[in-house]
Amino acid sequence: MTPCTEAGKLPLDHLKVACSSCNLRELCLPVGLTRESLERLDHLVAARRTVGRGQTLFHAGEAFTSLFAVRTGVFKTCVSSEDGRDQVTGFQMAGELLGLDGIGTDFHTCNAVALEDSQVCIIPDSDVEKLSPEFGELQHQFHKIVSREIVRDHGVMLLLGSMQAEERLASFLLNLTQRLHARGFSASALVLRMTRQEIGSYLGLKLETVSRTFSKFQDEGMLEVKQRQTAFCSG
Amino acid sequence: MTPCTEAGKLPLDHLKVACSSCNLRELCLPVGLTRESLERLDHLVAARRTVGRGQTLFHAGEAFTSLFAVRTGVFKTCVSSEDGRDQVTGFQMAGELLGLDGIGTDFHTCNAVALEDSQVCIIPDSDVEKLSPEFGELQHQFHKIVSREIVRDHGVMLLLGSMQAEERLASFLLNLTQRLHARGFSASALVLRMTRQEIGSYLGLKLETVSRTFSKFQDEGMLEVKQRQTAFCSG
DNA sequence: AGGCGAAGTTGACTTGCATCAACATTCAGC
DNA sequence: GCTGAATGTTGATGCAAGTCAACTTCGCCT
Repeated sequence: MTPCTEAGKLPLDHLKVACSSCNLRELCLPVGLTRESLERLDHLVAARRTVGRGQTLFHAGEAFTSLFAVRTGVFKTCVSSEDGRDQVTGFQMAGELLGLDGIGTDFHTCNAVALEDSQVCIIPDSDVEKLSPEFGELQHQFHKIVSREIVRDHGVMLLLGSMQAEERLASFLLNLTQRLHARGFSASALVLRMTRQEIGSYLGLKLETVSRTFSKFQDEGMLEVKQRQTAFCSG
Repeated sequence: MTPCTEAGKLPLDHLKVACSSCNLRELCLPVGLTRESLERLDHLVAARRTVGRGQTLFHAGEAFTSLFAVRTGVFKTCVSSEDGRDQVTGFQMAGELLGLDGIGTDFHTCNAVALEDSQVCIIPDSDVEKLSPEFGELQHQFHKIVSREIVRDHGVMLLLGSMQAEERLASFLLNLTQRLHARGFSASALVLRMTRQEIGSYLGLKLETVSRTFSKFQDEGMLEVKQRQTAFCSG
């Protein structure tokens, strides 16, 4: 890994890691692809980029030039209303795509910020355009991922529109844990990479409410909470 | 137009109307396509289907076989949680696509219900798969539409997560009016095709709150409300 | 090691929306 | 045109979550 900073840009790690040998291939775009399709995918992923904790991968308003696949680390995406209110729209971890919002308008409509030092693979827009049945199942795979993003968003709407604080936080924690478990982490404990404020924004709650709800879960013996260290209690 | 009911299925209107001569072509998939791409699109749209008011176009859990483009009428889509709570995730009018949620999992994850007698064009899944750069800008167009759906969903999250009742209803009404205006309707009045309950579900509010907020807007002289007839007052 | 700012917790109080309930209006079907 | 069910309105009351504020804990930087 040789980080090299280009003129005015964030570091690009040109040393190439092929999708076909990436340990995320079961979680990322390559999932379920034949060896042949996988090799085609290798030619699409141009480079990698490192994004430090707190740094922005892309801003709302910025030109859309590529999609990103998270390789390591965690990101949040958030949109803002004109009057400056913020809404976290998602948290993305290894294998998940960032930037789909940019395809429709040719510029990004949300900010993507790294919650810890992270690395992404860059998938140039021009390559997405080239997708076709000749790329084997890759095209289908891409459609699937985008569709699932829509389904995920509907789930968040259900959460925001019809659940109350405890339910919201509980589903959030279960969802995170599930995704982490799929990535080889514990199914019963997790370390939150985001603040109470960010969780609150995502869940449509104030940070105090998030904090209180954590405490409540702990009092009820469901959770063991020590700041960002969170463990589920058996039962 | 010759509606014909097939064995056990809802009526399919086989009489074909080509996208290239459809008066929705500026609002629907064909937007911005060259004549050549348009002709290719004509071959994708298989048939039309009529859906009566209150009838379901597709159910959550049903196999995904095709996308639908609304030709006439209005639909709502809604998801349900296991414990039976409902959340309206959107209202679709002429030119808008339905069923994108099905691509990812091969079955639908929401219900689509006609709010008035409606008609949709059927775009078979198999055709979506065939999309490629050879179809001219059609492929790009499709990606754009899907991406915009994601952006739209983020907007709803912002609304649900950080606005209060009055703001929610106001943005909803403005959004509807804008879309209707793009379809040749008035920019200052509209007829709601959905109940207070459905509006409430979409906005994360109870129907009483929706009703009260309508009344408040009227008291403040911003709106003229008479059940579903709604008009904006100048100023 | 120590000091500072960011993040998190907790309490007291307020408020916006939900809930429950009564009533009005509209519309479909006879 | 009448009747009942569905839809919409309005009022009284309660409560979940927001607000404001004090305090604690953590992590970073010199």
